[in-house]
Amino acid sequence: MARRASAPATDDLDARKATILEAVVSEHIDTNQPVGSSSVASSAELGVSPATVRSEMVSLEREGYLAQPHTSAGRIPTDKGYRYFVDHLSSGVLGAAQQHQVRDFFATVRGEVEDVLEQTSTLLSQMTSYTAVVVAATHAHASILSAQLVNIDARHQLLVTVFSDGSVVKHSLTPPYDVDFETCAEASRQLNALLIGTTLETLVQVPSRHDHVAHLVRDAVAALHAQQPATDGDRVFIGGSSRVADSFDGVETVRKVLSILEQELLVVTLVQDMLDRGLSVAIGTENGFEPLSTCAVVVAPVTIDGAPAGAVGLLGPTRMKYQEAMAAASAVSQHLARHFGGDEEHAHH
Amino acid sequence: MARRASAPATDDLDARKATILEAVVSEHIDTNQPVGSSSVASSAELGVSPATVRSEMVSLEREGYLAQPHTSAGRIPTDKGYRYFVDHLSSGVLGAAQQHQVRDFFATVRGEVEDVLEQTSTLLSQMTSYTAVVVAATHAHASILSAQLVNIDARHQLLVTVFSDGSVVKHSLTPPYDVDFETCAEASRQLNALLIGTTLETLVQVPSRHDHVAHLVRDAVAALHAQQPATDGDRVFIGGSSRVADSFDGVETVRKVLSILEQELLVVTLVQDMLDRGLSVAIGTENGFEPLSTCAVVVAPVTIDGAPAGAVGLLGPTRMKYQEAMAAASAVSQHLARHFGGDEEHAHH
DNA sequence: GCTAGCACTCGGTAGAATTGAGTGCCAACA
DNA sequence: TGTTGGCACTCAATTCTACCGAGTGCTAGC
Repeated sequence: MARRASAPATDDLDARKATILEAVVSEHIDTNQPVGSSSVASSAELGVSPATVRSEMVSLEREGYLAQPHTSAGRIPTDKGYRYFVDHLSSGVLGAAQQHQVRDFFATVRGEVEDVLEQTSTLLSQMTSYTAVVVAATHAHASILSAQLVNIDARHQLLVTVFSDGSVVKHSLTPPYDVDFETCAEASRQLNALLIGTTLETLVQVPSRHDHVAHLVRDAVAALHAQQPATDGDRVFIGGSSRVADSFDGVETVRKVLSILEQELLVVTLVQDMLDRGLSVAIGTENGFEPLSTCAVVVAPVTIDGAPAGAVGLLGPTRMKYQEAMAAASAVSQHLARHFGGDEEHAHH
Repeated sequence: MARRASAPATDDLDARKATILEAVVSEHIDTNQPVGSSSVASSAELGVSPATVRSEMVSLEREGYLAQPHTSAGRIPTDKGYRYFVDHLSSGVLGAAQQHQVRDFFATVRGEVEDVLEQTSTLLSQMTSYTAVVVAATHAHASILSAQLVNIDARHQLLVTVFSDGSVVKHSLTPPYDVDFETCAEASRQLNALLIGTTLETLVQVPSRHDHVAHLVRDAVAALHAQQPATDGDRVFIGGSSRVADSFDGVETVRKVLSILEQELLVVTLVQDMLDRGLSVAIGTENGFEPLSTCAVVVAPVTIDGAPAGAVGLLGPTRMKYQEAMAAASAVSQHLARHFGGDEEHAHH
C-alpha cells in the first residue's frame, strides 16, 4: 500500500485526488446526495475508470476529506473536504442578473443608514437564497457632534447624542428630583461643551458640584459611557431568516439556527470573530457554535477609506454554493462601501 | 331527524353538544391528534355512551364545527369549532411560575423604551413558547419637544427630532450646496421655533425665501412630514421567532410564517386590523393572510391613561393553548401599561 | 498502476397482509 | 323519543417480505 498516506494532513493533494474531491463536493452541493465513483468518473475529465476513482476515494476517506453515510452508499464531503474545496476555489463571478440586481438596488435606495442596511440584508438574502447578515461597526471611534438634554417632564430627561458617523443615540435620565426647564437647558449647554469632539473612549472631566445641574450632567455622561457593554444599539440586520427553513432538513436544526439568529449579540460575535481570524468562510464546527455545526458562514468585510466599517455575511448549510455566496457578499460589500464612502465624499461610517 | 339543525349557525349549541365540542377541542390541542367518540365519552362528565357522542358528532360536523381527516378517524375542530371554543372560554388565570416571571421581569428591567419592548417580546415568547409580537403605537399624536439640525459635513446634515413620547427620529439632508456651520445653526434655530409644540399632523408654515437657510428649513420639514408612509420607525418587536419551527408541522408552513414575520409592516397591519375589529383572537383565515391560515393570533391592547399605546400579541398554531396565551398576553399588556404609565406619573407613550 | 469483473452490502421501494382505532347504522330498550 | 350495545365496515398506519440496484471492496489480469 502507498505509505505516503501516513503523512498527516499535508493539505496538499495529488492533482487527481483534488479533482475527484472537487467533483464530489460540487456534485453533492448540487444534488444533496451521496456521490458515487461512477458519476465522478464520468463527470470529471480524468480519463479513468470508476474503480480507480474508488480506490482514490478510500484514500480520501482515510485522510478525512470524505465520509460514507453507510456502506454501499456514495461519499459525502466532510467539513475538511469542504474546507479544501473553498480553499482551492477560483473566485467566481456574479451572475449577470444579480449584478443588475445589486446595481439597481444601490442606484435607487434612499433613506437613513439603518434603513439602507436593513434593505441590503434583504437584497443579499434574495440574491442568494440564504440568510443574510449585515453588521455595522460600532461608533466607538466616532466623535460626538452634538449632545442635547431634552426635558420630557420634570422627572424625565432624554440625552440625545449625535455622532460624526451620523448615528444618533438616546439615553433616558430619571433623576429623583424635579428638574425645571432652565436647569435642563443649562445642563444641556454644559454637556455640549463637555462632550463635543470627544469619543466614547475619551475620559471626560465632569463637574463635582452638588447642585442639580451638575448632577444631571454627571448622570448623563455616565449613561452615555455606560453603553459599552454588548448590545450597542441596532447594529445588526438580518434578512431572509425564512430561508433557514429550506436550507436545512431537520426541524430541530431549523429551530436551533433560528434560535442563534435571534441572539444578535451572538451573531455579531461570530462575524467579528471570523474577521479577527481572517476567515472569509467558516465551515461547520469552525464557527465555534455547536448548534451551527451544519452551517457554513461566508463573510466579507466592508472597508471605507481604509477603515473597517462593518461586514456582510451569509449563512447557509455546509453544502452551500460557496462561489455564488462569496461573489454576492463581496459585491454587496463593495457597493456598500462605495455607497457610503469615498466617491461621494461622505463621512458616514 | 332533528329538524332544528337547519337553523343556520345560531352559534348557540345544545349544552351537551357544547360539552362535546369543548372536549374535542381541548383534547386535540393537547394531543394534536384526531379525537374519537370513546375518549370524549370517558373524559367529559356526561354519563353517556360513545354511540350517543358519535351521533352528536355527526351533527356537529354537519354544522361545521368539526371535521374528519378521513373516514374512520376521529374528529378535529374546524376554525369555526375553535372560534366557538374561545368564545365560550372562561378567562383562565396565569400560572404561578409565569406570574413570577412577569413580575420579576418588570421589577428589574431597565433601559430605553425600545430595549424594554424588545425584551418584553422575548419574555412573552418564553412564557408561552409561541412567537411574540410587541407593537408600539406611532407617535403621530405626540408633540415635538425639540428639533435640531446637526452639521455632519458641508453636504450632510442630520435633523434630530425628539417627541413628547420620548421617541427620537433622525432624517438625513443632503443639500446640493455647501452649508457652513453658521447656516446650519440658524436653520436649526428656526426649525426649533417652527416645530416645537406641533405634531406630525400639524401643518407648518415654512419660509418661502430663497436663501440657503430657508431651503434647509423647508427640506427638513418636508423630510420630517414625509415619514408617514408605512415603515414609521422601529415600532415592531418580534420575540421567539424560532418557536415557529416547533409550532408547525410542515417545513413549508414554517417558511411561509417566517416569511410573513419578516415583513414587519404586515405584522403591524394584522395586529392593527384585529384591534380595529375588536378581536382579541384571530383563528385561521380570520386573520386575512392566506399563508397564516393554520395560525392563530392572540392580541391584547396596551392602554395607558385611557389612550391606546400599542399591543402585544402571540402567534401560534390554531391548536394553540388559548387560555394560557390570552392570560399571558393580557398580563404582560397590563404590566407594560403600568410600567410606562400612570403609577409612575410618566408621559412616555 | 489501472481496470474489468464479481461478490457483497444495505438503503429504498413496492406490494401484501395485518392491525386497530374509529365510524355509521340498526335494532332493541327504557 | 332518546339512548345504547352490537356489528359490519373503512382506511391510515404498521409490519413483513421480497427485491432491486446503486455502490462498494477486492482481486486477478493486463
